[in-house]
Amino acid sequence: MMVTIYDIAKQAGCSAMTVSRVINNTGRISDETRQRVLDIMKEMNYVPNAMARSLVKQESRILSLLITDITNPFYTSLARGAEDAARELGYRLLLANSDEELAKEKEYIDTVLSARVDGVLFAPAGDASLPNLKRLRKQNLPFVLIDREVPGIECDMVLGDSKEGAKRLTSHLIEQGHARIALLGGSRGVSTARARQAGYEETLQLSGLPYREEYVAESHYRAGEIARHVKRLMALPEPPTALFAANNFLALGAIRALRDQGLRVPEDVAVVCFDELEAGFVLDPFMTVAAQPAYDFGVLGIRLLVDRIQGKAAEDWRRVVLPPTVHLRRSSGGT
Amino acid sequence: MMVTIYDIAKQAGCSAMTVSRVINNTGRISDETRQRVLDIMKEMNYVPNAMARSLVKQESRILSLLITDITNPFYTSLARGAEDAARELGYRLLLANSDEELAKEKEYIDTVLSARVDGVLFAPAGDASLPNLKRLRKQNLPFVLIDREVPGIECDMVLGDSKEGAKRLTSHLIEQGHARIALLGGSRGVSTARARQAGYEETLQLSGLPYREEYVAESHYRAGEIARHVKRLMALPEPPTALFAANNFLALGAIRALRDQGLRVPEDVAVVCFDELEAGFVLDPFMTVAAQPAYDFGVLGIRLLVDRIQGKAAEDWRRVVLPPTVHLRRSSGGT
DNA sequence: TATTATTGGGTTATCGATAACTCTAAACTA
DNA sequence: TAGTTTAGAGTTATCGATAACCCAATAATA
Repeated sequence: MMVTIYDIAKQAGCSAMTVSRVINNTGRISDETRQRVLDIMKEMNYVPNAMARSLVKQESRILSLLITDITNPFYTSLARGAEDAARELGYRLLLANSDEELAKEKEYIDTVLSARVDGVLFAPAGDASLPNLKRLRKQNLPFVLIDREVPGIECDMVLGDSKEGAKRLTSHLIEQGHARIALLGGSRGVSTARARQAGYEETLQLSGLPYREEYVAESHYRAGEIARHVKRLMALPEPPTALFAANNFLALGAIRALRDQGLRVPEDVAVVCFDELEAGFVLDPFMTVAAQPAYDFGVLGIRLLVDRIQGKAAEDWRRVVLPPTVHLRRSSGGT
Repeated sequence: MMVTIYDIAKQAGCSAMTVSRVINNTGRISDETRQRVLDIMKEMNYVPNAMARSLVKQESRILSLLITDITNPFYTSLARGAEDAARELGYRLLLANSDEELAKEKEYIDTVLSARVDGVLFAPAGDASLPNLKRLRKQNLPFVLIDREVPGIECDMVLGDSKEGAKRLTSHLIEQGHARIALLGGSRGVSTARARQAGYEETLQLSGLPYREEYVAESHYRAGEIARHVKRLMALPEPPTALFAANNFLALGAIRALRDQGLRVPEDVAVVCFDELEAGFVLDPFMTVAAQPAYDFGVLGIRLLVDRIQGKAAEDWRRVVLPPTVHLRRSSGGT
């Protein structure tokens, strides 16, 4: 249907190979022939067929970005960074959302393998993503993990310093005078959730505060579940006066649940969390957060990936850790 | 490098064509042969090469989503809808941000033509995108416009009812007692900006309010420019008491500028705008907006596109118009 | 002048799949 | 029993490009 190099060649009175050479600027071509071919290409609106080229070159110049949900502001910014970096490096970007479902993740792994993308920037659902990663590894497809690491697989990664961020948030609450601090944690099957919990525990200990089992909840992301956990926490004989939510979604759910119970934030309960609640500029951010440089996660992730693809990376796996920035705001009485 | 049907064929002692038939469930294959081939495919971790298939089938099963900026909450949700719909229909999605720059848009058009995507879901920068659209049309590549239409091109589109939304927002301000309402409009080279201005003007007229030239500003998205416009408006002998911003970004910039001048919203100036300021759930939305069903924009856009690609669409161009929902909130004293 | 390089290409095979056609043996039919 | 179907494959060409090798004419060199 579309114009091919053979059509161009016929018009120009040369071989397809000559056209290919003009396109790629390889081999020896006389200026005269080159110009003739270029003119005809323009005239006929020739557009090279990247798939045909990919087939013989064994590279597609397509990368895949597999995240859990583009509407999570962290991933929104990350995706933007990834796209910008990919474009700059001459790659296109295939987007997919896994919703933290392993089945979707697996399905998508099949898709990218089939599409012969050159690499995958991958935010895994959690430790259970291991088989999916092994699948990529077995097929020799380069990938870079972002945000979460997965025990059992060695690879390049771009992570945040979850433990450090958790320490700072917890310290902040303690400095605000809180002694009864609850943790609304994410699934223990996710590396960041574990690190955040570790930071929380360690900070309590260093501050001489008791670690209380009953102050720790492990919640999935369903709103109902969050509300149940919050309810239980606030019904304790000594209810917490502050809540550390392990991520933005949990924090939103928690504040909703608190309000539903007639509790005010921060007057009755202070709340802090990981990750911003919004992607772009926002008017009056309410939540005290440990914000991560999401855009940079995307940019660096793509760069690591492309380095690896192009064989420019050192043999050893690289592990980039980006520090979070704590923003003190109203939700913790921080301002 | 990766396993091909020829490798499978050799192992199974049959021809490549037989393997292809098993994969596609076409032709006649004995159960015995089929099972043998399937077993070997699994054993050897065979993954079909979608590019090779695309080359001969003349379809890639890839769609392209070209938006202005994924971090704009409207496009964040739209992208999610598009991806969900694409997946459901068996397509992959290539993502790109144009930043409303025609050059980036053009560059990306070249990319998708070269990638031989099956279609493009396209949020154009504005009327000036016409040549880019004509390029797609000339190459016979199906596309669907989203959010904005472009005079001079006929095609499928999914639009919001900008005029109606503008009317409702303006009416709301009038009902709140405002008589001096300014419009901070977008570029007149964008269809939605024109429609919103039309709705604004019409509503003023119907309400017997004068249309004042000096109350209308046309601003691009640079923060400095927004601030300058706001400054001018508020320095008028009779400054406006309410401001209708044509989109979320303008509204943000306007509120910033107002605050920098020591003006409070909504006490000194009420502000309303088109589109939500955030993509997902948010705690206490402040802005009175005409919200558009962004997710549905994406889903419907992809469906129109795929219908068109698969020849299931009626010959006539379809134009889907989705109504906005007005949310009355604090920024206009609406609640 | 004879020989070697270089220029400016062309030819053929290949990437990994599918379309379209062919072919053979067994089954079925008249 | 001879002819016709049909099941179950195989063969070859093709999609649109590039890699690798080849080749004639001209230019440079001994």
